[in-house]
Amino acid sequence: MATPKNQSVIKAFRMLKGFHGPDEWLTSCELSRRANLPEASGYRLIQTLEQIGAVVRGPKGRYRPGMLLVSLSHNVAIGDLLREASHKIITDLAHRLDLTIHIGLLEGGMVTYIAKVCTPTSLSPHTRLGSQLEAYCSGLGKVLLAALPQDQLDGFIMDGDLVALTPYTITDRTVLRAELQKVRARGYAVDDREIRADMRCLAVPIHDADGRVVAAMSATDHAERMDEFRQTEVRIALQEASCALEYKVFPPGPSVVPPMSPRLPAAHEIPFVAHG
Amino acid sequence: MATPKNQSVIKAFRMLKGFHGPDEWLTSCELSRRANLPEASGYRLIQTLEQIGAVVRGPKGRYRPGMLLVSLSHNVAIGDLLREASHKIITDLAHRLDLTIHIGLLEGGMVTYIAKVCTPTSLSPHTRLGSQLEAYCSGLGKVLLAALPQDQLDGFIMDGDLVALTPYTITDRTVLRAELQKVRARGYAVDDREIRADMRCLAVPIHDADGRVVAAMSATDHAERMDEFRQTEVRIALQEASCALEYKVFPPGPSVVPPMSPRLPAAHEIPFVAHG
DNA sequence: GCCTTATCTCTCAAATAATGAGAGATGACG
DNA sequence: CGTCATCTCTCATTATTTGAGAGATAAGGC
Repeated sequence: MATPKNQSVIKAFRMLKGFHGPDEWLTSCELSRRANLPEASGYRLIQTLEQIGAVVRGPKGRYRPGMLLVSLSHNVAIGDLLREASHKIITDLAHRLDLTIHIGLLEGGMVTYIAKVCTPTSLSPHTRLGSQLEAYCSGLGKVLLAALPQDQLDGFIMDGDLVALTPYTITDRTVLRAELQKVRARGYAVDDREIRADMRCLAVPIHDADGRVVAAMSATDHAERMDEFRQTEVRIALQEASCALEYKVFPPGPSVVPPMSPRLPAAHEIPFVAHG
Repeated sequence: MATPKNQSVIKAFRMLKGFHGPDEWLTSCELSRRANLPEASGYRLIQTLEQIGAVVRGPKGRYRPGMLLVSLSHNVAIGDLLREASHKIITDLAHRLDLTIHIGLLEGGMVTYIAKVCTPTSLSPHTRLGSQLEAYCSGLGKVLLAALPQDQLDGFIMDGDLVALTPYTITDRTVLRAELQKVRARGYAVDDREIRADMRCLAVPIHDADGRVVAAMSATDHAERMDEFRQTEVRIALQEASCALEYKVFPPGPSVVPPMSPRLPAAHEIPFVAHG
């Protein structure tokens, strides 16, 4: 708050945040409304954004986000940012529950570990940061796969073999699909001795401000310690931690009016049904 | 030019464009210099951008692009934008050379076709927009694979089988790696009857403003018509078209000073070796 | 460990540049 | 063909940005 912030820039990004999907074509007016800006101001801003390629004007004069945003996003070190932002959160979590926490994201159909914390007494699998693992058999992987659109999912899980690492590993694609559907439905994944026979994991997604899954966080423990009661405890703690991380990494900007049609549950939003 | 543009917004994006890679940590001063802005102005802008999460401040007070940019980029319909922007360019090209032009990008390790133009007399493979194809055996696929970082490449080409569609299909991973190396070196790819025995393709990359490959464009013709002379002709035409498309989709913003260290060849830049 | 240099941060007055209302023109849609 | 929404421009007001400067702080060289 010390240094005065450039209001125009903030407003411009409020406009950009007005978009809520690649298929949404918005008029200048609609964007202005969502950004809580006067029509004329929004109009000037969108013109500016168009000139630099941040938005593109299509037929009927409607706007969509432009390729400039893609270019800029390529310079973002997602893994590093998440690791740094999550450090305190997952360290606390690991020690509080006395188990191992991982954060990972999907790269090329495989899970890349970007953060890991284990306690002296916790089960520490031989994972290294930056190493990649097949996605189908870990909690992290299931959460990440479950968030993929159908076509990309096909590309990934139809390709590689589903090798049985333990008797519990899912080796059938149909079963895997059903499992992913379950993950989608309940919002978290379980790895029940599918990688190692003495290990159980729980994993939850990490969403961006629009509710898209950008990464996942998991808790790993000895299988015998992970009884049903503890699973609930761990799952809730994971979800809280994930929420805290989301809040930290995707600061909820000053009021952007949500789109008209009801949408995905946005991150940090307390589920709340308005009566009326 | 009609409507006055918001200068602050343009300057803010000039600052963001100052970043040239995920591993680059920049000081406020350096960014200001690259954006040709006074130190104090850049300072205020970067503070603003930090507040909304567009940049993140790391140790030593240095800045990196933040997750907000990733969120925003998820709302970009890359395929649609490229298809619309390329329509005229590739239609002209297809008719001038009398062959079939495709544009595709990589999704989940496979090539997705996002644009296609064929002439009445050209060879028209049974490709449909939106359909996906294994990447290893097409010109498009080779260009796209060649641009991947090593680790992601491993994930993709180690997985699926390299099925021989014709006697010329590359079925050996070592050979494929060498082929991709060749593609990287010369900047274009050839599919010499590897999908169909009567078909040859040439493909070139489509870069963003930082020189990253975001998509690829290919020309397909009857194998017997694609003699060496014609390949050169087609290749040059493809490269020109790709360049035109890059220029259209990634408008070269008002002067952003390039980083100190020599870097990737930026899009639209004529290859030119400075004598020193 | 000290000196040099670069970067960070704030203040201030000047004036540029953004603001928001209004209203005519244009286009969409039934 | 009429209605409504959106687009686009103008203008006077005023809030905001501007850029230089300078002290405080941190980085880097030796």
